[in-house]
Amino acid sequence: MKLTINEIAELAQVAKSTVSKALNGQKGVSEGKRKFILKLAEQLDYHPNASAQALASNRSGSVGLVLPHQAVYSLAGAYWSSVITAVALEARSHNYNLMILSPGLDDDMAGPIESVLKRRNVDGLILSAEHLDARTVSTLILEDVPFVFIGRSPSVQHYSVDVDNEAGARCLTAHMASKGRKRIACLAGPADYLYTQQRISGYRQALRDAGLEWSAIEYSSYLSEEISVALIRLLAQHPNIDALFITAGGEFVLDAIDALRRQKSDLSDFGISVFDDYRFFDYLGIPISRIRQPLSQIGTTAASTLFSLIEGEKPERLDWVLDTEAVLY
Amino acid sequence: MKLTINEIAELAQVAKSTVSKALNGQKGVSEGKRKFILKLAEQLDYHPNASAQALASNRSGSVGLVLPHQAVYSLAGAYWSSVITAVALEARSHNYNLMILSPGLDDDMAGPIESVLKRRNVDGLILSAEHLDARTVSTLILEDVPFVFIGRSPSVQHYSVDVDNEAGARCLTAHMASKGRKRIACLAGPADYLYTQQRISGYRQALRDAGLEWSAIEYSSYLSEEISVALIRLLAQHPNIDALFITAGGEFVLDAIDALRRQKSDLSDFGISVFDDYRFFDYLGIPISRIRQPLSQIGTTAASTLFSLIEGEKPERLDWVLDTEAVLY
DNA sequence: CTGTTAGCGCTTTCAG
DNA sequence: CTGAAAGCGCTAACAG
Repeated sequence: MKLTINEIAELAQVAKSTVSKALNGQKGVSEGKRKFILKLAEQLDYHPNASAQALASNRSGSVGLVLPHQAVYSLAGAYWSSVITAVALEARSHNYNLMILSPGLDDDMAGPIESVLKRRNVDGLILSAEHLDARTVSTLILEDVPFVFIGRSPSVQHYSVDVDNEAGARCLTAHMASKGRKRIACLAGPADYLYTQQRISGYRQALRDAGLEWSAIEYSSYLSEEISVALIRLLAQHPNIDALFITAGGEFVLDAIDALRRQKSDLSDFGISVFDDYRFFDYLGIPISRIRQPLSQIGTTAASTLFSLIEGEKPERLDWVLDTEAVLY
Repeated sequence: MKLTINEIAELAQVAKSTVSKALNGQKGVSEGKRKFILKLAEQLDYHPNASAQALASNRSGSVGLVLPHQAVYSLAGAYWSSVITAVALEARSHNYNLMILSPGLDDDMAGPIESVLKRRNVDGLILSAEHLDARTVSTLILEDVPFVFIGRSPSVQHYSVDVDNEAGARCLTAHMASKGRKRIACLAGPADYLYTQQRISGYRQALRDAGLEWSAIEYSSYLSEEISVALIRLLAQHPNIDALFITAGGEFVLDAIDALRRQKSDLSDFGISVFDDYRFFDYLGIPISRIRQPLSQIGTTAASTLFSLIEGEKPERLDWVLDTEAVLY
């Protein structure tokens, strides 16, 4: 019932190796035969068996995208589904499939990644730089697995796609300063994430550029309660803050806004800016300036870098730093 | 460098067929040998080559999840990333991998699906019932491909996982009625989607049960402009509406809220309920009753039904109708 | 340019 | 219970 390369070869009256070459666009086939074979395959709707191809050529034909545990949260989910879609699209245009690797309840990806690699299920990986332990990364590098980071790893120099965190933060902060805000505080995510540091750096730069000396930074994990506590502390220590820059997106910003509203009854003359963009910001009744990340572009770029790596070409760049878009109020 | 079953067999001093049996838990191996082989494989960190297994056994070891084009939108993305995560988790617990099939810019999935099937890249599919053309579905059925719908197809009777649309809509509407609302209108999504019909049916039932005769339904596609127009029309024709039930989630609800706010300056005494739940609803300053869908459960159930199908067992149920959770104000 | 010949690593009869 | 042998469908030398 299922068509194999043998049937095609027989019908075309050639050897199957010829069919293989014709189909794979390799040289060593006369133009006439190639066209004939291609047409025949098309007519018969022949698609080579992926497993057989994979086994014989030692390439699986698919790439893996490693999701962070976070992706279950709706806001983070919005981020990742955009990336997934973009990667899938790019993958298909390279004739690859996309495999999703998602951490289990234990949040440990090392096992699944190793397994999928050892079993030769994927030819390469895209993974988020923050959510990975160093040991796994060094294994990947040692074993010479093609992979690309989304975000940058603080410890490892490797192919990566990131947004310009510093510039974005600088832009938001500068904007608040230009609006006459004098006491612009910063609510920051975990201090050990590189992007947190970069965004804080941008914040500081902008303050300096604006000639503002005052600054205040409060760090918090991504746990709701801690965010609340951090903000309360910030406002208690500095009651006369007139603007706030929130470094992180996702659910973090909801918790922050939540706490902010509880602490300050009147936000009408208070500047808020966030390093992330969601449409519902427009519905909150308070102006929120924000940075929008080019999600699809992140996925596309990461994928195409990965395919360069897989196909043995030298990727265009090592570290992509994509521009963000500011929406200012 | 790479370990194969031959090495294991050699080291264990048995035939590779014995190793295969031991590893796959098949009978025909003495307990002693099995344990020994298992231990050896474990120690050597041997993982069978997936492609070889797939080729020999004619099972790819992965399943496909077909995303709708919608998934790029952030709110829909939130939905799908939860489902993806759940499916991936369930898949891994069955030793399957998850492949993502996402439509290209042309929004046509027929080609990719057919290709992945013909190439034997996947052993089964999960797909959303609404976003698929009838021809593709009938092909799947004819070719006897194991697949499960998320949502229900109006035309095809097949394995599916859905939420109880009618009950959810009924619950929301009844709640508004119980709050003394007398003129509860309904803003509905596309009329040809089954879930739209079911939710409207629930809406009508609740009105009837509450002894309310008045009703008004306005349909709209998911295009921003149309939603706005539909709502304007609704309010123009029925200025004294005192509550609104919105049948659809995703970006639809944002557009609807948007238009609603523009049309009605005072929403303080206006009931709103939505068949979908997002945390930011809490931040809008207006109470919104809503139905929360069990996203993870949808994914898990769809996946486990699919695995029953693939593994030749009879799935527990044909149509799963999962309960939703109401959040009422 | 074309066809023949070996495998890729695993599963699966089928004898022993 | 065990092992030898025959493929699964394709790619990749290597002759011709």
